[in-house]
Amino acid sequence: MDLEARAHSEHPEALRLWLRLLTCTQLVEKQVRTQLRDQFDTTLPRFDLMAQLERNPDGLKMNELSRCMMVTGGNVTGITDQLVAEALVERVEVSGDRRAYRVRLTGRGSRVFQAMARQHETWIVTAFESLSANELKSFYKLLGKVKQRHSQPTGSHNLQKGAIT
Amino acid sequence: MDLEARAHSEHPEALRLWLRLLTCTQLVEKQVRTQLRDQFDTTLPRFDLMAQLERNPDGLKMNELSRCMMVTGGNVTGITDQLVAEALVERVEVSGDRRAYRVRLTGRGSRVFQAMARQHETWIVTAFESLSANELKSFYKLLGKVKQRHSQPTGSHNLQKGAIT
DNA sequence: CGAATTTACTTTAAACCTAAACAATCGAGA
DNA sequence: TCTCGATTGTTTAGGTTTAAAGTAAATTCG
Repeated sequence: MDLEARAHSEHPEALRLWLRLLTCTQLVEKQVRTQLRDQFDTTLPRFDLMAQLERNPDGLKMNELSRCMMVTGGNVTGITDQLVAEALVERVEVSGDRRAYRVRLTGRGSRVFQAMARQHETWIVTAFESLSANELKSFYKLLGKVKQRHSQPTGSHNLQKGAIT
Repeated sequence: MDLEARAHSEHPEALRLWLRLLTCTQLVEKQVRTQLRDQFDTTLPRFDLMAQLERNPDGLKMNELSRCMMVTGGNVTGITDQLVAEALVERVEVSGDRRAYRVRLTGRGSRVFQAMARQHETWIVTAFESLSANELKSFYKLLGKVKQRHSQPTGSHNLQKGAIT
């Protein structure tokens, strides 16, 4: 219940913010995982992969999926294997490159995803229902600033491994 | 790079907020994991456990750790075993209850943690440096509302497994 | 063409995490 | 005291994730 115990220093504002951010994310995420498991017998990574494909009807290559989902390639391989076995997605050959293929939703996968996405939305709306429309908006903007900082290596910082150079 | 692709519906504000929240958390978390590994050859769960103990010099029982860290008991057992093997924490008998014990930092553990925590703080401050002091504050408050909603099962929702009743 | 490099994806080993079953102890009540 | 249920922590089996090594195909360049 109190992940926020990790704070300890003399510059505590950012740290406290971070720990609370982590707590909130974990609370919501746990809820979503539980519901996905109980109601649809699936997992968040599987749901996430299908969500990416739903947005890209022509399919995505493995490395694109890996980048979108912010997980390693090996991980995507495993998740995709499962979804293929369940006939929710399919691998389509890319003409002209025998190494690569596209992954896309099957008809069944698309239908299954729609049903899950509908529920998913209500869980999320519920999780944030204590915020007003205005609060949602400024929250979103604040996160935008944080996110932007990470995509734009500013000054001497952000020597992250995955940085796009 | 775009986890936010999961949005899709007609009530998109909360959903978009959630996906951006998730993206930001993952970006910062990944950075912290990488730095902990590269600079201190350790992991976030290990750091997290030590942080809890640093806040509680008398130590914590396993179930208390489990609750603080929001992970299962079996998991805490494994992480504690590792830290004990590295002489960073120790198990202390609880007088009057032969089932339980307290886990606390060793002297070495405390010193090692201090060094890591100092660095950790700079990583976090850097991650949020694009926000002003006021923005930090309102961000923190907004998260407070979200967090509160989860600790207080409102109405018919929040039938989460771990709920405190 | 042919070697070296790069790109796309998979496999592997190790750490992490969970749920469920298990073992030991405690505590309350007959 | 003795039994039963609750509490405390561990073990086990299974799944997830990562980093690093491995495989195979494409590309670059002499």
